[in-house]
Amino acid sequence: MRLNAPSDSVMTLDSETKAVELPEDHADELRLWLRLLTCTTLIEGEIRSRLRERFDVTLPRFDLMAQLDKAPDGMTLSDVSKRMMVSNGNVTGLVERLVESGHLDRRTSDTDRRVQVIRLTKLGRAEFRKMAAEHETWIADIFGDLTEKDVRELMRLLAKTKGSAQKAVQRRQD
Amino acid sequence: MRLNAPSDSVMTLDSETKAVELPEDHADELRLWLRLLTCTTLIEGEIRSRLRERFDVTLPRFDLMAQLDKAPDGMTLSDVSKRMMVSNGNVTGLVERLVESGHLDRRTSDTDRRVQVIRLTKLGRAEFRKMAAEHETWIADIFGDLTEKDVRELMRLLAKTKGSAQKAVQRRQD
DNA sequence: TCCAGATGTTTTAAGTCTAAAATGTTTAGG
DNA sequence: CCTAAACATTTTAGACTTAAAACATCTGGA
Repeated sequence: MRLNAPSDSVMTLDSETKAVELPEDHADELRLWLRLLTCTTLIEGEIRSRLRERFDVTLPRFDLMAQLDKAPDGMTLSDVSKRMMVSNGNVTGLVERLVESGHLDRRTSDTDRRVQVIRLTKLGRAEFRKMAAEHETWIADIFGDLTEKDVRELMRLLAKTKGSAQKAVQRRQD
Repeated sequence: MRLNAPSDSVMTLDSETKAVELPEDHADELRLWLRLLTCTTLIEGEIRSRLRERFDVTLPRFDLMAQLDKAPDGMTLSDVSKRMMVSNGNVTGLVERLVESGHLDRRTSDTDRRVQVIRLTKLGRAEFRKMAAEHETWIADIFGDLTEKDVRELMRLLAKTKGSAQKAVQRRQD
């Protein structure tokens, strides 16, 4: 995809003298990326503020508990790390503090002694459910100006964006 | 906006007995938020990896230099903090390290001794320009599957999202 | 002039995060 | 059975991040 493509005459002139390495214009994609980043940063900050104000909890802790709430049988640290897209060492520390505060239960797998399985304690689940209910209303508030159609369209375009980005990651890793 | 609105009969029944506090369903907005977050995290991680591999620089440093590149006359720390949407203390530390490495110049304002004005040094600008050129091609690669129309549409919807979120922030702060 | 509030920055304490090295465990091939 | 490679987790060192308190300076009235 190319916006603001150079005119044909310029193309031709250039092609005659050197390998085709024109500095293409990707300003629109760059602006899109900055806007995406701005939106996420803005919303993330707002959620962070409200979680702190209302429940005195950090966003990473909330996110980790959200993952575990969806997995009644628990998850391994690796699973959590992949799902949250953060490093392994990061998860170790987060879990440590949440076990300490009584929100998480951690045990070594019966079948593989390398593996740590973590799950929400009764306290952890109860507290998370309370937070999650309110969290959902915050999200509705934050996205309140979007119509149903906007939401559908954004979902579709972000799915496409995610796929595109994943392919780029894959290409680099080859 | 409301998806899966409760039926009128339920509404009526409930309204008779207590204040209208039905647990509305905002699952779609929640999914949208998670997808937005996933996209940003994925792309941010990819950019971070490439910056480290290729230039041995961190993303926050790159971002700070990007702000300064657009301001030849320099910026105050407060300006930077607002633009980057990070805390003041954060900027102090970042700037410290970039001054140390010779990429930034920092001086107290002539007219207001509270204010620190920072700008890119010659070295800083040269290095940033090199990184920025490559960075732009990475972004083009990452968003490569999107058509021109997709980009336009995403820009529009994210602008609307940003506006909506800003209003929510405003409401909370009142 | 004086000074109370506003503004700009730094400091502090604690938490989050990463990449890379180290540790412990399992698995597969010979 | 042995062992090299793969895998899961933790540790390490350093950077980034925040909120809140502390500090410095400026500004606009009384």
